[in-house]
Amino acid sequence: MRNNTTDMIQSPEHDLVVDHIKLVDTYPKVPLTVDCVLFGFEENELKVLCIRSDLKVFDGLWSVLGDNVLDQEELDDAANRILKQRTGMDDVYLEQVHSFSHPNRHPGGRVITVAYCSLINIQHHQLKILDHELHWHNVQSLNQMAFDHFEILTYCLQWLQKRIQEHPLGFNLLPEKFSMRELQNLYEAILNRQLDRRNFRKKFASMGFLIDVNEIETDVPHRPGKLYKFNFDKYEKSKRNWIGIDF
Amino acid sequence: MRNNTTDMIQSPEHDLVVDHIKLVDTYPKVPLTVDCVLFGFEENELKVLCIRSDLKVFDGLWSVLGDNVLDQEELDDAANRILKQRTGMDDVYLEQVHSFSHPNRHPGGRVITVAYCSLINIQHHQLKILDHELHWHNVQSLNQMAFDHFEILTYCLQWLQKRIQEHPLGFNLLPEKFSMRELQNLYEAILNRQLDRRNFRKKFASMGFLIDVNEIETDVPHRPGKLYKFNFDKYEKSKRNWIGIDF
DNA sequence: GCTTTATTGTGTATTTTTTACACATTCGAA
DNA sequence: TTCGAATGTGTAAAAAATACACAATAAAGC
Repeated sequence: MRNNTTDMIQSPEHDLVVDHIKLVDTYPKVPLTVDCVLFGFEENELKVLCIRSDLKVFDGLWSVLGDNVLDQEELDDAANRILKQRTGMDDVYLEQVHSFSHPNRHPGGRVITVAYCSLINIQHHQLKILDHELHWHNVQSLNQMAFDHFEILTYCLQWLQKRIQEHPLGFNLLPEKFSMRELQNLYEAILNRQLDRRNFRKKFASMGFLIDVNEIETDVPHRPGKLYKFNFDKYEKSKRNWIGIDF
Repeated sequence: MRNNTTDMIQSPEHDLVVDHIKLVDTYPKVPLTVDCVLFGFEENELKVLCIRSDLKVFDGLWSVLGDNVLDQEELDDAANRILKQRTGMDDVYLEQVHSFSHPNRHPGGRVITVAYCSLINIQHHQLKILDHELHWHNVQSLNQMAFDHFEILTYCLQWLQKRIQEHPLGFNLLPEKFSMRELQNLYEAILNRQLDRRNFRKKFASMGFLIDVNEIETDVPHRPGKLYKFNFDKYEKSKRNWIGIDF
């Protein structure tokens, strides 16, 4: 980042840049977007919110929700803006995952994108999806998407699989009150494997982050299960300190 | 990302964009840089490669190694280029960590940066650091840096602490042959805590990824320890499958 | 070469965690 | 009332993590 414009002064050891703005003006610029992989959970399936691509070359393909990063806008803010526009939701779990920069990832030329993951309770906002172009798509059944969005989705799914084992993200996908079966179905959907019911329940019971709300499921065609809430406060106060070398 | 230029045609349900290049031309552009947090290990301390800031406002402060992302250049390639320029090394462990976008993170105006982490065996390349501006700085003793680089360093250090417990990254920081004590010193330096020597050795012994090379340390003022190599091949073939809900 | 000093190398008992596995109970539906 | 389907629960075995102490070795100094 050193250069030799006339705006530099001599200091004992270095030529220091004084006109920072002029310096930044010399930097190459690239179009930057944010793509949000919005995960939801419905009918015991992990879903991702997709929108039909509006590019002719991708006719018929789905993409995740994206937009340009605006002038002076933080990446997190851009991601939240997209989320708000599409779902009407604020205060949603959202995290930056990875940036993708292949020169040909966009048919219109160089566009770099920063991928975000968000976890959404579909029930809470489904009324907002009035736009016909939007669709909650089963994650497992997707195999082709516009741009490099399938690659992005795959990356985000792996990220989610790992993350959900270390942090209680999953609760963002569930209603406030949920049964153990729903919780386990969620984990099985995300991890894409069966888990032992007794051990699963024992694990969560021993963590002590579930609050029994003394209610039971309704409208199930069998014996209803008890409902729980997640104790976010207690979790926040007791975040674990990682030590467990293991590879 | 939908718009209404004259280049759109009518399709049964959507207006599809045909001229992608024109579309991308309308995207706002931002200066984008890559910053590389290069970690090294020397004298039982975790080090980070720093360079004196060449900005007057940051006179006397250190920054990590960064540069602009070039036209059509992938982010990974930019990071590797920086690494190569500064250390002369190819084929170094390098991974994208996070993007930082605060509007005022650069005094010259909006610059977004993508942070990378790299792990380097200092011994292998120390001769290349002829530039007086470069310095391997003890990570623990840094507390102020140019730009938001202290924040970036902190983020990368936490990333490394977690990552090194799940993947054998640490071996990139050590010579090809190392003693158990060196390995443990490395982990203690990165995790910034003491580990039990017997349990540490037992742990690594039971993983079966260490090859006894039948040599011992030289030039130590006490009983020399046995030397080992890391069995990267065996590790690659047996990467573990994560399941361990735990938070 | 003998002693001192510092570090290596090793094992076991205890606790905790993980895993595998089966049956009685409850509610809704017919 | 019966049937079907899912809930709720416990224990034994295996594996992993933890705490902890002492003899062996090589270098350095005398």
